[in-house]
Amino acid sequence: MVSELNPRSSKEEIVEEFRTQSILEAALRVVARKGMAGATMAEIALEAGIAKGTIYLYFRNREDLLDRASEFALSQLLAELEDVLAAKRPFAEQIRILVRKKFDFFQRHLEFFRVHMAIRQAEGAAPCPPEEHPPREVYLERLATFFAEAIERGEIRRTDPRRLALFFLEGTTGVMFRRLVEDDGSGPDEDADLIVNLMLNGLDTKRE
Amino acid sequence: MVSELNPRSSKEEIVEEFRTQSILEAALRVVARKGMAGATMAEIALEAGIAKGTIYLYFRNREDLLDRASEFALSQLLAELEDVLAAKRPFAEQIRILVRKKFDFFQRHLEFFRVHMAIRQAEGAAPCPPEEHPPREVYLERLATFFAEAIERGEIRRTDPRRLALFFLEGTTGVMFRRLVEDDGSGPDEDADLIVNLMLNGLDTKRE
Amino acid sequence: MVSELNPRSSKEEIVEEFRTQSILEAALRVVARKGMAGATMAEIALEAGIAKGTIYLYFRNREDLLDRASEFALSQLLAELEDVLAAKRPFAEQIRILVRKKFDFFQRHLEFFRVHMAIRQAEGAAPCPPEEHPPREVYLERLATFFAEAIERGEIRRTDPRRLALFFLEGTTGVMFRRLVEDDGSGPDEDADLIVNLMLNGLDTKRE
Amino acid sequence: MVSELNPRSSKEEIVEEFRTQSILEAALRVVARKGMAGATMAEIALEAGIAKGTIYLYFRNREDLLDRASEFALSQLLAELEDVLAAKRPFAEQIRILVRKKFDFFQRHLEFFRVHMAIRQAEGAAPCPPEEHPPREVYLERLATFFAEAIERGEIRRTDPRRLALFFLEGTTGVMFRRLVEDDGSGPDEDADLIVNLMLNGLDTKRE
DNA sequence: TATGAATGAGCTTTCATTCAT
DNA sequence: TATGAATGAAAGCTCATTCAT
Repeated sequence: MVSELNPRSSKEEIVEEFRTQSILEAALRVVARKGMAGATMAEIALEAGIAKGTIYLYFRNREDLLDRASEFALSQLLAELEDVLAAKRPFAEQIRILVRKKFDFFQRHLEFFRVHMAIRQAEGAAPCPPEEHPPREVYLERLATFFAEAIERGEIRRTDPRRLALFFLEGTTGVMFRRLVEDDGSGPDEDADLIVNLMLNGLDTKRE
Repeated sequence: MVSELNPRSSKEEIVEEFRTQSILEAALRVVARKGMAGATMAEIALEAGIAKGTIYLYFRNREDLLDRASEFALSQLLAELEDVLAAKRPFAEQIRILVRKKFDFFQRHLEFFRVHMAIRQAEGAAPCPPEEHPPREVYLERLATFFAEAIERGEIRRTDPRRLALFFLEGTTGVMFRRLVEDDGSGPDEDADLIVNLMLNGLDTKRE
Repeated sequence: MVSELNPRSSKEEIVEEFRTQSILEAALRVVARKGMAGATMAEIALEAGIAKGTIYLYFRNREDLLDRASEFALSQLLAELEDVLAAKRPFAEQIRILVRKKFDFFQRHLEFFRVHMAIRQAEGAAPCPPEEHPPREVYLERLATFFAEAIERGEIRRTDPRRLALFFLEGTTGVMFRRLVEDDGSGPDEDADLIVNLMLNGLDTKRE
Repeated sequence: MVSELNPRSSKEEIVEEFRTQSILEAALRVVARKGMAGATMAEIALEAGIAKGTIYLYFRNREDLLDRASEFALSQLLAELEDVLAAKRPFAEQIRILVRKKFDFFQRHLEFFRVHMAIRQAEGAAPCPPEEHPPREVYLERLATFFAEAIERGEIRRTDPRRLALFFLEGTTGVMFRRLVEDDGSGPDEDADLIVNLMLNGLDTKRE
């Protein structure tokens, strides 16, 4: 068997992968607590239950770690949403599931949500070219494609899909933020319904 | 006149007010350049043309200064939008002007925009009760009232005005962010139109 | 009086000059004790009786401090020797005084001597272009000029003055090193005499 | 055969000797590249093609390794010069060969030369008793004996042979340093001639 | 015997804050 | 009231050394 041919390196790879993952997850939890700027290497190490120096065996430096942590967080979200985005269902149905899944995901992974927000902030703060933080771009691009396809199928009105994706992304995140911080009686489904209704039908009473 | 009754303290108050303002403005410029975390007291003092120690005569500490700076930034925005929000015009017209004014405001005050985003991040990062950052709440509440009034007047569908305000606020900011970072050929009016159309009519083709 | 016209800045300059000097001297003492590589900012600060951070008000970073410290040490030595080097006396007399003065200087400033050696080591260790450490070059060049002039005056044999200067410099330092580390009964004058005799007459018995 | 009597321990000794040697040589190469202070255990291990931990099976710690590395470097040089030093030839001839061989040796082993210089620095920096670094002492003592014998044979003037050895050693090294760092057109033979001429005849024109 | 992942003390540097002037 | 030199806690990062395998 292949794994038998080189069992040691394979085992090491698994251990390395595991360590890398657990450091990334620790980093995400710390970023969620303290924000991107407030996440110190010492606290991440503490959170991961390892020594400070150990982090540097798996990541070049702080920037590398945080970059890969946000990349990881968004890729997890995207992976969870990909099924919905790829499905062949009516747009109205798809977007409803999409919003609910996103709500659900962030409710399960509050730290990912906070990192999500921290990333946008990091992009906005420094006047750096946007292509330096690709994971968010990837996520956005995927959303844009989703809208573009719906436009092509004639399910929704012809609009710039990228700006639409951005508006949808940010708006959704904003509403979710409130739900997570101050949970009133209403469930997240009401939030999802509001967004979906707005997206589909707008606010105009004449069109109801 | 009142000011004549206690001229000395009044004069001092004016001077104090002036200093406070100029430090706040300097802080905003620095936050815009370096981000919330990167704004050092030294640079803010330099930007304000005063000594580092002087800041502490007007603000308790760094946190106090930055809190009040973001408060100031949002109150400026709100003041600029208040005319539109208070006007008695059709909702469709009002919201169109609102979006355009906001775009215009942030284009004139890039630093305010960055601070705007930094505030949300700060809120999201720290698990602090939301009432500790009132200015954003005030802004949000004002938007909610705006939507609530439109609902009352029967101009738009009955919806939770606060969640609507949040979705609108975050979505608008997100689109604006892109426009500021990567200016493609299309003007900000296209952005405004997209948002207004979406808000009013939704995406559904059957309703066009 | 001039000093009256701008007394404050003048006073500040003096204070700054004093601080800079005392940090440089502290650095030299630490380098003497621990070597160039072993001199930590913490220990230099302790030696200077100030806080770590204070050093950075006067020096850009560790490299800057150590560079200027060695520059300072060598310039002090060169200043002390300049009188002798510039004097119009017979070469034999000049070089005798030169050697004795150098011995005397290093006996009074053991730390300078150690720094002297640390500099050469630093140059030798890294494969860096030699023009990056100018102070030692300046010192060497001055010695070379001294020899060149003696050659021009016909007082000594025609020889490459730079290599001669180097041989003299290193040889002298080497002998001095021993005298400082292990003081046998003989005085430094015997050392000086040995060197001077060697330089002038060589070892050949036939020429005695 | 002797080795047959206790073959296992003998074999082990040979292996141990081999490992020790190769680590020492690796250390020398690294010291040559990075200087004494910049030589890390990790890089030495890499250079030796072994694991970091393995070094500690053959050397107590970093200090031990570096001490024995410089000892090794100097013993190599001494071994190469021993033939010349022991030969029964006229002093003038011997010293000329000596200088040339030393130049040649260091040109072939730049790393040894750098270590050579690093050793002196290490001695000068720490206020440690000189008997703790014996190899340099041995080398120096051998040179002193060489000069003492020449004195005894009446070939050179009666002088303190140890100080003479020191002056010669350091002076030679200094000139060599320049040759290695900045190679001008002239060959190393000119350097050797300068030194030999100086040693034998001095600089005085009257004696030419 | 050999390994190299893990450690943590210790390094340089930054910066919010204080306080004598 | 205004200053800015001084402080020192805390950051990111390195590396000699250990030890389970």
